Amino acid sequence: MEALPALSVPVTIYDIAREANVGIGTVSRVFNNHPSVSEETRRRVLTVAAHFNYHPHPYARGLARKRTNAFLAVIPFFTTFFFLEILHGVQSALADGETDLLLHGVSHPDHAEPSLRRVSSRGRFDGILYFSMRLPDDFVQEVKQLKVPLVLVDAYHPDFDSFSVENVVGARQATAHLHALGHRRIGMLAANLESLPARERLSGYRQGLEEAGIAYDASIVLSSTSPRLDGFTRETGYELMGRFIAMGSRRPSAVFVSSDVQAAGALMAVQDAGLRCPEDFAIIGFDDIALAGHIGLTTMRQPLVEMGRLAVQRLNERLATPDLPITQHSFVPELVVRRSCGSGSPSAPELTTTQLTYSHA
Amino acid sequence: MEALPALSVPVTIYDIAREANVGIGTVSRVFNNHPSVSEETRRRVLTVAAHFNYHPHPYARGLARKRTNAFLAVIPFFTTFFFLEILHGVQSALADGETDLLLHGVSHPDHAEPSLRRVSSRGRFDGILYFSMRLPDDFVQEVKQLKVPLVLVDAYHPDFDSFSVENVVGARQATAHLHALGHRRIGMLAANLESLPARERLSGYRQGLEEAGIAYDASIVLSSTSPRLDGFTRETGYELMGRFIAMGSRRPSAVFVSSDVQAAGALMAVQDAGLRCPEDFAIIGFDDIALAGHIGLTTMRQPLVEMGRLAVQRLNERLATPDLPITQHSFVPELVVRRSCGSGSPSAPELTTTQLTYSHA
DNA sequence: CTGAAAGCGCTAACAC
DNA sequence: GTGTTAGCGCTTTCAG
Repeated sequence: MEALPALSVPVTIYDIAREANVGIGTVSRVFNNHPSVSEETRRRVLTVAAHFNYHPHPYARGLARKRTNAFLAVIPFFTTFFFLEILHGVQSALADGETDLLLHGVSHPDHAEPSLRRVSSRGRFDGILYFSMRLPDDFVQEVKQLKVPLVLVDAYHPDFDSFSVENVVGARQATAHLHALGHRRIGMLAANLESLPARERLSGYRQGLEEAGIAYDASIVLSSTSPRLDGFTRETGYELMGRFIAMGSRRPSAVFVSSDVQAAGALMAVQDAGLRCPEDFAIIGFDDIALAGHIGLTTMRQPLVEMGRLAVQRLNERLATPDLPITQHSFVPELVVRRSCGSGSPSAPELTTTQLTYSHA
Repeated sequence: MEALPALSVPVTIYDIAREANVGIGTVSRVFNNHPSVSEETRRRVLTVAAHFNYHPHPYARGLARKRTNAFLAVIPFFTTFFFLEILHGVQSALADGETDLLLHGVSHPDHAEPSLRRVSSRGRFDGILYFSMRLPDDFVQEVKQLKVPLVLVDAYHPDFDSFSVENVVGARQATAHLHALGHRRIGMLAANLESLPARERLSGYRQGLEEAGIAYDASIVLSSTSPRLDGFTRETGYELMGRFIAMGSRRPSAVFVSSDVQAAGALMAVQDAGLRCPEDFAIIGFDDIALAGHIGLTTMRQPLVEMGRLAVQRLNERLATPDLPITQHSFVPELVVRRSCGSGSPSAPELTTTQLTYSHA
């Protein structure tokens, strides 16, 4: 074996082959765990490779194999906390170290075109994870034509695998929780009803009321008209909560807020009015993003990390077996009790969320 | 021009060349904006390409050009909020659509080895953005040997470009703000002093006191001993704040908390004790992560988005001119007044942070 | 089991 | 201006 390689010159499969006295084909086989290589040869090649710190060039490999070992994640950046958790799950599922993650943040849910461009450049990734956004029609066309596997998370389309959450059921449960706590005048603070999740959560709320034998009272159901992020913002929460507060004696004693971000705004409004939760208002949110833990918000948990993990897994399965039947998986949210509704739970910053959410076990 | 291509067969540069009656070299030139192509030919090629929905194959291109047009971001996933904002800046700087972002999340500050493996597979990216973590020595070696440009964000190493924040100055200013508000008994809630930023912020606090002519009082300086995330957690904030509260009349009237996350915990402790901010305690944080806006926390803003953006820019510059002198850029944090210190500012959810932070202008 | 050779799709000299 | 021809580094037949 000769001297150490000139460090600046990238070492290729040819260098290894030469030094190990084999053909490049053999080196390749070794690095692809091809069975038909004698144990001795394999060891020799591996030794030389280690000595030269050789690593197969991913692009050359990708070109020859017609496979990139990379996934593209298309994510709406505005949902910050939200997607962060999902991404966590994605990463942990990718932990084999074999697959890379390409991130493409979209600033507005309706502006997915740049991603479309990314998509059309076939050859950059083997599959796509698409989060929380409407699927533009041309995107669908492009993807289908390119035959790139696509898995949806927190979104739905009949032609693709998806993982989402039962908004209706979750909202119903949230309402039921409020009812179980003794509340009879339960209001709802909704997002912009143009958005499907917003409508679904409203619908679940109504079902919850019905099951509780409480009549629907439109005067304590406030919804946002803001087009910005479909009203899923702290500002709408603050503003609408202000209106509840202004109702005086006619105000609800408990409010189901359609998202944690809005609930954060609502909590601020309550505080600013010199009132308190849960004493003056019981408030329950939806999502269980990390923020909820920070502000002690009772909420409905979406298994975000799990969804991210499963999505990756599904992508891998579909890559292995392209004509698997399409699967639509939907999760039932789970109640997470903190202090904003005043159950008997301790109010210290419990670690439940964090542990469950970030566990990589 | 013939019929539409068989959709399942990927169209290559050869197809375009044939259909446009030119050589592949010309097609290549067109797609690389090479000047020496006649306007007419260029137009013809482009038309054919559009018709066939042709896009150069990134991997083939990368192999031939010895350039990937992708950056790797190595990020601590555990500091959740923090990196999210920086990533925003990174994305906006990458918005040209030419460069892709490869994300590698690290779950523990000391576990950067997997990234090391990523790094050693040269050919996957042209440069690295490394966030908020200590740089392992072997990582440094590997990077230097591979000659991959590396830019540090919220971190420091003499051999690489970096963007970070003046912790000392920021902490001094935070303390000064409390003093300006009339407070004389100003405490500090610190993270684990094993960590450098934690020490720097403590040091800035002391300077601030000194400048205000206030004697340092060790009894109102509490620091975390938790090894977890160096004590930068909500839990430590909650716990240490509890100790302040328990001090009764000897407690500080204002507290500088070394991070927003801890401040969130501190605020919860205050609320749980039936006390209020700013009436009973003025609290100022550090970082200005999105959470701070959600809970109305006055804090010192680190220009996170800007840092992400500049880091990318720097990487591009260094790619263009490899032997640029190394630059260490550090930012002075900026005071963001919300309501936790009770200045005269409105307490409604102002949009300042969001606007400044997420602006893509 | 292993070597040789033909691509994978594109870029970049090099001629004309 | 434009066609032609070597590679880029690796995988994968195809012989042997």
